Amino acid sequence: MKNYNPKAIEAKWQKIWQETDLYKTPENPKKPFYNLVMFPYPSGDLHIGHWYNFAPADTLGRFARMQGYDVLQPLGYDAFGLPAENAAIKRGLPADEWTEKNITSMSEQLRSLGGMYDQDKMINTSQPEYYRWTQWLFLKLFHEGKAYQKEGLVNWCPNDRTVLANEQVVNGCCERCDTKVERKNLKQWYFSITDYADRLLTDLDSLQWPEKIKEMQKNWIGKSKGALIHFAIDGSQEKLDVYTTRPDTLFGATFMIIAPEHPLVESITSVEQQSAVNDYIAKSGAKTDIDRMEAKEKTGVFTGSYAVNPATNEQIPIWVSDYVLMGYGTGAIMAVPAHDERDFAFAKKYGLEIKQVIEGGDISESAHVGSGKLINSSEFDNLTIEEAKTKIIHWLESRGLGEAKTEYRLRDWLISRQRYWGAPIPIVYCDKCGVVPVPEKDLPVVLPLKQKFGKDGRSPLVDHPDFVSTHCPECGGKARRETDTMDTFVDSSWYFLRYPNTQYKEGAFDPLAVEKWLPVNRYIGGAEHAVLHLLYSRFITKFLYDHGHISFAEPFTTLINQGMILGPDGNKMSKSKGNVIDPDEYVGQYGADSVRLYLMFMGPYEDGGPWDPKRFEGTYRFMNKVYELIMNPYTEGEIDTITEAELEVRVHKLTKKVTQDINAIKFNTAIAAMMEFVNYAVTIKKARSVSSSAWQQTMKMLVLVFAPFAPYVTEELWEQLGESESVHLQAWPKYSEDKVKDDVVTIVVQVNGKVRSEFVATTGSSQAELEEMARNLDKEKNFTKNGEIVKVIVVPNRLVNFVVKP
RNA sequence: GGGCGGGUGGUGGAAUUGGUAUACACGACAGACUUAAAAUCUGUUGCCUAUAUAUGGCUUGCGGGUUCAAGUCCCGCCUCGCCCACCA
Repeated sequence: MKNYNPKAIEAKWQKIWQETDLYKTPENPKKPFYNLVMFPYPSGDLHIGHWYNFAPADTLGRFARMQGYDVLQPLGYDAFGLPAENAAIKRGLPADEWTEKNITSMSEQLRSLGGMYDQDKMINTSQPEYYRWTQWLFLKLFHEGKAYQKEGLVNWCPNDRTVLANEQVVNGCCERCDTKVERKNLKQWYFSITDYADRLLTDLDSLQWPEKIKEMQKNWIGKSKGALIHFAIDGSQEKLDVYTTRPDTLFGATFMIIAPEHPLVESITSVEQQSAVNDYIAKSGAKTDIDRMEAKEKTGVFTGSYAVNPATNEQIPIWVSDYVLMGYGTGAIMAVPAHDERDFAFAKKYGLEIKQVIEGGDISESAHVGSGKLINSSEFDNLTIEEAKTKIIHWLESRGLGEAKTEYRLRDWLISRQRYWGAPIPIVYCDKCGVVPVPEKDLPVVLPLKQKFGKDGRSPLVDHPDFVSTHCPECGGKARRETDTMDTFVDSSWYFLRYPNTQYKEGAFDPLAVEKWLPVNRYIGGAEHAVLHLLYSRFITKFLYDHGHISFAEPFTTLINQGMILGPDGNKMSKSKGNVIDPDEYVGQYGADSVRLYLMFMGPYEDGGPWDPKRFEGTYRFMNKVYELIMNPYTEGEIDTITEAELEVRVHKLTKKVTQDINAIKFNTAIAAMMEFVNYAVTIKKARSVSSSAWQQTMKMLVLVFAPFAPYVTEELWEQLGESESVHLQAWPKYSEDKVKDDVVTIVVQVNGKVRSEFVATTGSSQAELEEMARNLDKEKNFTKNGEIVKVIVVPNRLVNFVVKP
């Protein structure tokens, strides 16, 4: 009697795998398959969430390999970044040491998972060999005019002491530390992602991504069609431009609102209103974005100036209010209180005119935002909203008063960070030559290591004279280095291009290897990157495509989002809640195979869910069952050919089911089918009713379909079945459709849709035959005694339904 | 406020896309083994009524509809989760 000892088995095979270099990526793939997981941030521990990402992904990779694909399945580290820097400050360690230490321990843990991740294909974004190419990417963007410096309002996190991209501000708070983000006027570096807005939107259609993620990207890009309208300002040469999606309501525009940060505020404010306006601007300037949003009532102040509505030629007052955002459109709006809820509330509060121009609703109560025909709009009366939009835009265009305009909510990507632990921006400032890019041949601009941090957390680069002072690459004179580093999302926006050849020295990526492997066939990771990493990577890929570096415009063909593993209490795991599951503990006691199996069995992969130690034991029990089924000898008794045939049919059905379910990313039902089969096999083994050779063949097939799920134990079982070559080098078993087909089917007999009985018939029996059989059964059992059969519905291979009327 | 998903036994979840609802697993109960417990094994397990394996009834959040037939389609409502949000 052999007992399952995962510890011994896993150690044994890990050693063999390493010695035989089992998971080396083929250099010249014939059928390439790039199976990628989002690389982790080296925070210190591989937690169960990482396992939920890497283990099922590995099952998919192994499955592809057994199906004859050459699989590229690498794993590296997104090593630069704010959390590492903060952790280093807290511990008084240099950030590089802290990061190195974490990578070492995480790589060690990763080995235990039993993944076929190729350890030679390592990426660490904080190494100069990597970030010199991140800097190269910056220069490419710079030279194409897609990386630029601009002064403007930015999000500033006072706790982390850095600016943040729009994508990194969540509900007005810093994504990392949850501090309320302030608005500051600063000069920063941007990437022109907005130039790609339209393509980022339309190309989504070609991707096999979860609809949810596509929808989130669509919303984030936020395309809207409308018009730019130029309003004259009474007594001024300046024009006030507004963007509106409702040009049809132009006749109802009874006042204007400009954002407090609008450049025209100063010049159009009248002398009498000067102090009120200044007060208002000072107050709203002190507010964070979240304060502004939380304000229940809209506030504002009159500038004392008037604009002219080009449709009515009426003078309409210009107000300042912070419900108009400088960051969208032109930072100014035409207010149509009759047909916009916000404008309506503002008009009511300040007693401004409300003029209805779309029929319907009751504008004494609330704004009418629904449909209707135009009224009070002179020649445009009686048009529908859609007709009026087109005609009014045309009318404006013909008079030079405005034009059709498409707006996007997407902003350019702010990439500079006032932090130390990142790739330095390769720029120097020269008094004579101005902003000068570092020449490519001088890359990398090396980040000095072993830095101690000051008390206030200020970037040590600023106070590092050897780093800051340099020579101008153009005139050779004294110059100063840029001390900001790049957002870590720049590092991760191209890493997938380097994996095919991580040793490549001539460029950021090996073009030949990239052509072989890319785009990524399947990308697996969490949904939290929907509008961050996934959007940035698409943008950078398009940029590189446009400039001839790569031949594809989308990096990830298929995307799979795994759900989130919660603590046993159903809450998000956190140290403070004490509900964190440590995979090492479970691996140590039950083995990696059981942990992998449980993660895939607990529910649909996209859903995640709470870790349940009890249920986990159930999958461990199953591991034991399989182990004993095969490791302990089978002795044949009296052979029953019908059972033998049945066993063969069952294992072919199992193969079909597992094949289909893996392809559909339904691990849980694939495992359930294996459990069902094993339960059945246990009874056969007890009955001893099949020949030893039939048993042996069946068990081999079982081990093969189980191999991608539990890589260690299946090696052991495969060996036991007399095989010497690794199970992971075997071809995926083929099932025969002939064998999967049933000879007989159970036909259900219904009366008025309710199940009354069932009988067995040959597969493919005709409707007439089935009806006949059902009628005979009815004669015997008399289901229809309470009425008259008015109709009989026969669904072949399924059911017979008697429609009976009393 | 807008968008996208969900709601099935005591629990996690199945259900070939309109055709036997509750697969598989957990838990619970009963039994075997044991001095005892754990582990293991066997059996029972949607709910209700009941003396019930044999044509009892009910059941997929609630209410209505379409259909021979609805967890699945349509209409209305309740509810939970996620994402976005003063975007003009």
